[in-house]
Amino acid sequence: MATITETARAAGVSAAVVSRILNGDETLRVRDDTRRRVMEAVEALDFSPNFAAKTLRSAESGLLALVVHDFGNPVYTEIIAGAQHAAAQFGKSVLLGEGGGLAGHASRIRQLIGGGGVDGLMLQGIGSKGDIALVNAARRWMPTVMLQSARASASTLVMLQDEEAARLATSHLLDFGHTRIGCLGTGAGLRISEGRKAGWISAMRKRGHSPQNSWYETAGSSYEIGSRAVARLLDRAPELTAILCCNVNAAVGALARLYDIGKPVPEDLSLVAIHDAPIAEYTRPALTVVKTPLWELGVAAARACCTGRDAQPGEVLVSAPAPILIQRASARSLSCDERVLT
Amino acid sequence: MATITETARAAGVSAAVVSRILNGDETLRVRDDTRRRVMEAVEALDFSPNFAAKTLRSAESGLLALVVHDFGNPVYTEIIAGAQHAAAQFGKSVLLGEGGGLAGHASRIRQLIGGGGVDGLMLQGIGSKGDIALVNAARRWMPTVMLQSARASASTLVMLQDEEAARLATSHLLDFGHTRIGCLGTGAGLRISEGRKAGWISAMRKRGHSPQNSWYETAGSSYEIGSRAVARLLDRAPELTAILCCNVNAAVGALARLYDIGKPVPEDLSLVAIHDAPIAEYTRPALTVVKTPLWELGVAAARACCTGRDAQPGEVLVSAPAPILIQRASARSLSCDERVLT
DNA sequence: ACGTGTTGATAAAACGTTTTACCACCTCTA
DNA sequence: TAGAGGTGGTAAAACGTTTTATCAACACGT
Repeated sequence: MATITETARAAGVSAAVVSRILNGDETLRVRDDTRRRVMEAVEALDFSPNFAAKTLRSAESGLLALVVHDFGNPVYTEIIAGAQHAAAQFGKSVLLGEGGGLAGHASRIRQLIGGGGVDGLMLQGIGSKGDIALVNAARRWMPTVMLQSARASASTLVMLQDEEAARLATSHLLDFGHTRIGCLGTGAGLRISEGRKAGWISAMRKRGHSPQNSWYETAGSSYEIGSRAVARLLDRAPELTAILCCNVNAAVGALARLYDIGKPVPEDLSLVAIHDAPIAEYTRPALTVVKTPLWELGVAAARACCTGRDAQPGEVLVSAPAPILIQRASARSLSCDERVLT
Repeated sequence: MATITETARAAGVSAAVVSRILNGDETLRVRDDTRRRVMEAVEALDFSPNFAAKTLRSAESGLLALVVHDFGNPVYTEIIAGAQHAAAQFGKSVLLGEGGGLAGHASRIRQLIGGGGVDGLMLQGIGSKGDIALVNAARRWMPTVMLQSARASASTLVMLQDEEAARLATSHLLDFGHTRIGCLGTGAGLRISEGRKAGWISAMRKRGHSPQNSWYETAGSSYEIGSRAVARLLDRAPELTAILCCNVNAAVGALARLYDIGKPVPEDLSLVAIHDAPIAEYTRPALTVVKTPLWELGVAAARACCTGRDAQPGEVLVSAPAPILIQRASARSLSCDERVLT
């Protein structure tokens, strides 16, 4: 592979000129003629600057690390896409990592952040003690932002309007005449869980209904967990006529289980899920969801990471576009009779 | 961040010793005492070697690039997991990229391969002219392997037993008494498409049935495309009693559309898909599939990439574990009457 | 006292950039 | 012709490792 020195020699100039031309140094004055010769040499030798050398010298790798729990999950896919888009605008690429519970990957992550391999860190769903310690360590060396995480570090934190989304979904169900509305949370002790649960409770209360403890069951964000959780919930609270699923994947799993146990959706039970995803359109019945700005969440995270530690408020709330309800077929309006009956 | 020199000074030795200890140099003789002091200093200063400097000096970044069409797709997720697993065994990490049609990302990829940022390249689903040119360029500088791609470059190519998988799926349908079996292909002109189509045809022929041209429709690997393709297919060939879906995602889309047009699965139409994925268990009816060794495909690719250009045959076929049929609920056996009738 | 081995290190070059400071040359103007 | 100012570059250091060759010190046998 051609080095900058070889390229410079081919163009009859010094390496400095090549470097400064390629990096668009404004303070450099060269004759047009020389500039042309340099470009020709670059082209001819197919020169491209050595990544390691560049990084070493400039102390910037142009890489942002983003670690999510599971990138097979379409919810994260959209966050990733947003982050990549925004990073590109700052001339950075994003390096993807997977790690539910960072702690396990701690050594690898330390290596990366310690070694200056990345210019910034974006971590999703940080909750555990070990994770937070890691964040606090990383924070000393590079811009670090957390997504949808606990409020436990001084790092920048970007959040969705979880409470509002849950409220919106619950209200829709209430509008349809449901009053016995259950809730399938996402993971125990997570910040997003708390937010959505609060939204569910507040929407119910505001309309004069009181959500029972037994109407809440903690699930997660996979098909399997959703399927199991809905079975537990219905065992305990058969009186429910509707359920708010705090995660769209869990909703898919719930849907399957409800079919198996002979509780047709939406006839016997209405379902609304939080987050939109391609699969939501292709279940039958298709899932009614409230769509959240996941893509914009990724954008906000990358942006916060790139603009660095300056002027970053501790917490940024991604509120545009606002969560909106997308009506499909998994929730129906109760008839007058049914409302009285319940 | 502590440098190796600072760490060495803290331990009262030269940088060389620290480097050689940390890298496990067998030829180095040190007193146990010294070794201990070095380790303590490393610990105390939290030293971790600078990634760029290490890469620059050793000409190895420890990174393998893997680019797939779409990492929201669960099929690729599994390939990725396998590749990561195998790469880790060689002490390498994998850098993920997304790019349907590499050509668009060419500049970024060139930059990466040109700059020596990665030690190897794994590319999935290479087909177009531009892509192949890119592969041939990359190949000159680093181990490059293609996954499930055209046989158009001298690079190592790892493949699944596409034909065998399709044959297996088709045979199952034949065993169930179906004879009018359609096929939803995956993308036009792709190598995998050809292989699976060939498997479908050969299985049919072997049992004395002749697949009609009108029974084949090209789809792809998304819900939406599957949904649209099945509608076209059935418009043209309403006589079909079963369909082989060459991709599990397309099958999910098809399932939804069949529900919409009132063709219950498996009562009116049986479906078998190629590739297993979590969603296949959670559609209703759940999808009968033939499970292919996707994880092992990833492993094989990473392994080929790490063992380098030596002794790599041009094409490696991932044949273990063999594709197997997983019966769920989307295909049923035709009754005797139905068989006569058809 | 002198060679010979062994032990336990070290010095210095090299990897390929970027960047700062400096400089040679030319053209004016006085 | 001297000085000033502009034009078009260049030299060299620095970034933090890894690695090769070298070496001081010491013990040992004669």
